[in-house]
Amino acid sequence: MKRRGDVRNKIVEAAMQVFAERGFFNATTDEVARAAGVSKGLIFWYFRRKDDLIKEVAKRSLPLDIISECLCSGLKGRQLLRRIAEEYVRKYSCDTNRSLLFQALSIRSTHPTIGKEISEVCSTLLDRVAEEVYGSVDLDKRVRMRIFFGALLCYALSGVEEVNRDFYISKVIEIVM
Amino acid sequence: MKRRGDVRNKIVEAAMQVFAERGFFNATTDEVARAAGVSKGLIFWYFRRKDDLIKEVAKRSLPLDIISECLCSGLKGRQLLRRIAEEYVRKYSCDTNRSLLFQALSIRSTHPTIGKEISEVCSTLLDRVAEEVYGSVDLDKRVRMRIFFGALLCYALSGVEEVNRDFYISKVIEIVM
Amino acid sequence: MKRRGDVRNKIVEAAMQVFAERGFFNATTDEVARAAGVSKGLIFWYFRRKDDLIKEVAKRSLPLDIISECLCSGLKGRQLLRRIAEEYVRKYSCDTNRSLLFQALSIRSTHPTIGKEISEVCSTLLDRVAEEVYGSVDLDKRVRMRIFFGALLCYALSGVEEVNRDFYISKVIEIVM
Amino acid sequence: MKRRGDVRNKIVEAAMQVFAERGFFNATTDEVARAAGVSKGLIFWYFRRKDDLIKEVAKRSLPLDIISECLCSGLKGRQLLRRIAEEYVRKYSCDTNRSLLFQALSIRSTHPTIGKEISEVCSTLLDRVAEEVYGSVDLDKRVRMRIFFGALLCYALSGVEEVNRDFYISKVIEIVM
DNA sequence: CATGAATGAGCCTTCATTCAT
DNA sequence: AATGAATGAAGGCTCATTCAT
Repeated sequence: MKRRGDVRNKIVEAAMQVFAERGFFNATTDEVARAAGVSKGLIFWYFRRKDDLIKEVAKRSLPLDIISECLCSGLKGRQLLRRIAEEYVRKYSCDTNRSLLFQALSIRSTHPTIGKEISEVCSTLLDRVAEEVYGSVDLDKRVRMRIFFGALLCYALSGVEEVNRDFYISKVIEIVM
Repeated sequence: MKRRGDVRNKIVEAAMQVFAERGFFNATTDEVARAAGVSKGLIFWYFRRKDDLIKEVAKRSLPLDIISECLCSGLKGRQLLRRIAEEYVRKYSCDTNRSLLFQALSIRSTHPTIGKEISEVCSTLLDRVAEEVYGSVDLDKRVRMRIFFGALLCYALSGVEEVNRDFYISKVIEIVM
Repeated sequence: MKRRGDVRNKIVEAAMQVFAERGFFNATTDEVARAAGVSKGLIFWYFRRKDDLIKEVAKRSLPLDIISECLCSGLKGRQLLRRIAEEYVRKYSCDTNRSLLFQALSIRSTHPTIGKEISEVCSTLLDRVAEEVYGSVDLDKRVRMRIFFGALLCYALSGVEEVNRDFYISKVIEIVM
Repeated sequence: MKRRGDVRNKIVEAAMQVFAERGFFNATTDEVARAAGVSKGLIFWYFRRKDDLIKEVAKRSLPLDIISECLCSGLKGRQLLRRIAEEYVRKYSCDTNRSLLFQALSIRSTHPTIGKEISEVCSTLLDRVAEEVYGSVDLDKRVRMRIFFGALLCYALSGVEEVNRDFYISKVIEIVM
């Protein structure tokens, strides 16, 4: 007995795969439909326009989910940073998610509608992380937060070699604390 | 008296503007032609396919040029980092270049041909910077380099408010030295 | 209740009309679409490229169909030749088919893929006709077959005036028997 | 010292080669220019439009030249036919001319302007040949002439194997005399 | 829900033709 | 005569989107 949302989810996951390999705009709904094993028409039943599908994929591609989860864990300071870094590195250890992350970041400027939402959620989350990590938010803390996430982003950029992982994470945390 | 290459350059610059606003793939050659003040056909005289134009724009959008220049300046250590950071922030202080930077990063995975070249130049340059800054290259230095460029990247990501600039740069340099 | 293939067929028939008047390569898909009363996109749903449509039209334009049919009739010798000649002349009594016949013959050399298939079917059929007409195949018979079909071809070349038809056919048959 | 007309001729010959391989309409003036070793602009100096070049090539591709020459030879009857047949077979023993012949025949219907001229010259010549061969022209003679040229055309259609050549020619002449 | 034929707007690309040099 | 940069009009083809079944 299929649950409602199963098909929708199958489409999104297929889209992530296809979009990662072909790009949000080069990929066609045909390709997504084929990858998901459904008809092209069905995609438009769940997502009124292709942009809606892109938006959904873009959201899942950002680290917002893991940051939210980590914030709910009740961890503070150094422990919170470590948890976030580990989850972050895990999420972007696969090519698919790495590709999608940078695509999601790059449509911010060309697709304001999609970009606006993303930017807002991001800055809100960052401040909440700073609050939990340092106990307060000021200019210096914000800079440190940027350095922290910048380091993670750069890590995602070049691919992740397992050997360095723990060393890298520790170093980054040490530096921004 | 028009020099050879002038027209080609005019096209690339127009393309950068248009691509930044509309995205590599949403932007049309019509728009580029109009912005460059040339006929659409002429674009294909200089660039056999749109992808070739994208490739050219993508290369110019990365910080490779400024890193190369800074490496030629003869500066070492902290001074070199500061120079790179300042030039980097200057280059990406305009929306156009910020938009293009992330688009360039994101096509690496979907356009392997373009991506391969970029990746290689990048890793070579990073090691050369590390060499000039620290006098040697090892795991620890590489990690510091990544943190440095990650921080700059993150800075480019969110836009650059003038007030923070010097503070941010100093902080980052202090941290990775 | 539309049968499957009806639309495809409508497109091919419209294409034959348009191609005959304007030429395979001068004719546009727009013109074919308009003549068929369908959208341009639909043509590419049934024929992935214009060349595929041309290939289909080229095949129908040759006398292969009528030769096959006549071979199935069970007729032999002089009767078979007469039947073929009559059907041939009937098929190419309209300008459309005459134009298409020579276009089909002329793309053999410029479109090898299309040409190869055609050539093979042709030589096979000719030998089968010789077999049925003369009871055996040798050099002399093959030459006679060529003369027979050459005469028909030349007839198609200059247009067919009704008055001469029977006389011409009789003469040709008499000569090659 | 180049004679006037040398360049023009070089262009036409290059065009024949290119058109034979790629088709009158698929071939571009660029390709012709490259094959002729001249600039594209120069082609339009000698031929105001591409169609003019096509027309010139089409004319040279027909057997009009050899028929005219043979008519001037003073030969009569069987000897004239043999001479025409031999020259015909010689001319169309190369793929280039065979390809061009059928292309020239096929544009008659789609390019009336070009086709009209060709048709007229053809029918005039045929009657003159009949006159020289049979001494008079009537329905029967015209039919025989058609059979004769139809046989040659069919010969050009399938390529020419040297072995059969003389046999074929003799047979055809015997039949139509 | 699900399918896939059908649509049509629009894009990349080609190419004949012109023209300044 | 000769060149090749420049133009602009199409044309082939794609693809998001709709809709009848």
